[in-house]
Amino acid sequence: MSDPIEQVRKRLTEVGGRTAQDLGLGRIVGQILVHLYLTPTEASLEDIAKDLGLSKAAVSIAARQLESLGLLRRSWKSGDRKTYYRTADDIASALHQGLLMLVRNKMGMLATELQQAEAELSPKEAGAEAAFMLSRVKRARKLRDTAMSVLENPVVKLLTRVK
Amino acid sequence: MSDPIEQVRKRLTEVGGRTAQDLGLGRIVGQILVHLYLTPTEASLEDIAKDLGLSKAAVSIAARQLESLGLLRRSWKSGDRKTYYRTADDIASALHQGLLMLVRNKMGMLATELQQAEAELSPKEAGAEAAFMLSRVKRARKLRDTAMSVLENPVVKLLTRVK
DNA sequence: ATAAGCGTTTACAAAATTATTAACGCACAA
DNA sequence: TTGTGCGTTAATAATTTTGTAAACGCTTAT
Repeated sequence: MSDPIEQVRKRLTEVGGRTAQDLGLGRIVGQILVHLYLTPTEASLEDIAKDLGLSKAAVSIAARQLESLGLLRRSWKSGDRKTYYRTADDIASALHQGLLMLVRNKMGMLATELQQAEAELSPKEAGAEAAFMLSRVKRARKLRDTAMSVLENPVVKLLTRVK
Repeated sequence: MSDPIEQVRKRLTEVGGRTAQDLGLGRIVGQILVHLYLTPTEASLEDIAKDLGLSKAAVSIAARQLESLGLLRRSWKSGDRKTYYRTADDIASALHQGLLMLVRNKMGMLATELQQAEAELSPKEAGAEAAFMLSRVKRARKLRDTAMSVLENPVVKLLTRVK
């Protein structure tokens, strides 16, 4: 297995692991996705576990995550009890959608917190301290709104289409 | 200190901590930044540590990170040996630049890996396996290039300016 | 010169995350 | 039924990450 092809696959698989970890998705998720992306045939849970040197359990959990993100497809073969996995066909858009959703969620949380803070400061407190905090919160909200509007901007959405 | 103002500050500080952690910057970094952002006066290392219930050491390290990101400013008062901190004036653009830089770095790494893989597969290996991998790598590279071009697009840059 | 205060570093401890092993449950086959 | 193979789950082990306490070195004041 010191095949040059295997070497490339292994290296890219590691890259996938690191990348996924950066996104808070767990290293294994990325490893599996890249491994399957670079594999022409479908692979069973055990295949994947063996290829990546991981336990079936870990692969099972990660594969589930990947499927829920729309990045993996399960399939079955008649007369074979195993589940087989392959990457989704529209993997690019799934990736795009997934990341967008992730950011949107975070941004939503942020908006909620900032609005609540603003509401609690606005009417009641009148001291200089409160006035200062209110101005800061308002500025933060404007910043967030701008960032969000960029993501949702039709021009940007157009640009993100892969030809 | 069950002051409603303090409550708001504390809650937003926690939000900052979580957000920073999501970005892989460490919780404390976010806590400090928000805490100072919501504070009109400058604060010393010890002030910050006490307010947030952290050790001076932890604050020292995080503050350094924040300064290197251009998000914090140090200052000194004559006849006082302490270092004082306040958020940078252009905090919005610093944040923007910093995040952009982070993404750019990741994207750069990715590009390097993909190009290298492509080079190693292109000329030599001729099997069906290699051909498949090559096509996948090329597609991945195209995806990356598109994502990157969006970030660097002049229209997008314009949109991200906070009024 | 000596002492005292401050920020930083380092070595350690605590806590959270991650992955594994082993047990379980379910489906199909004999 | 009973046995076999598969995927999942739950408990444990290992690793990594995170934060602290204590020691250090530098600077300034006495």
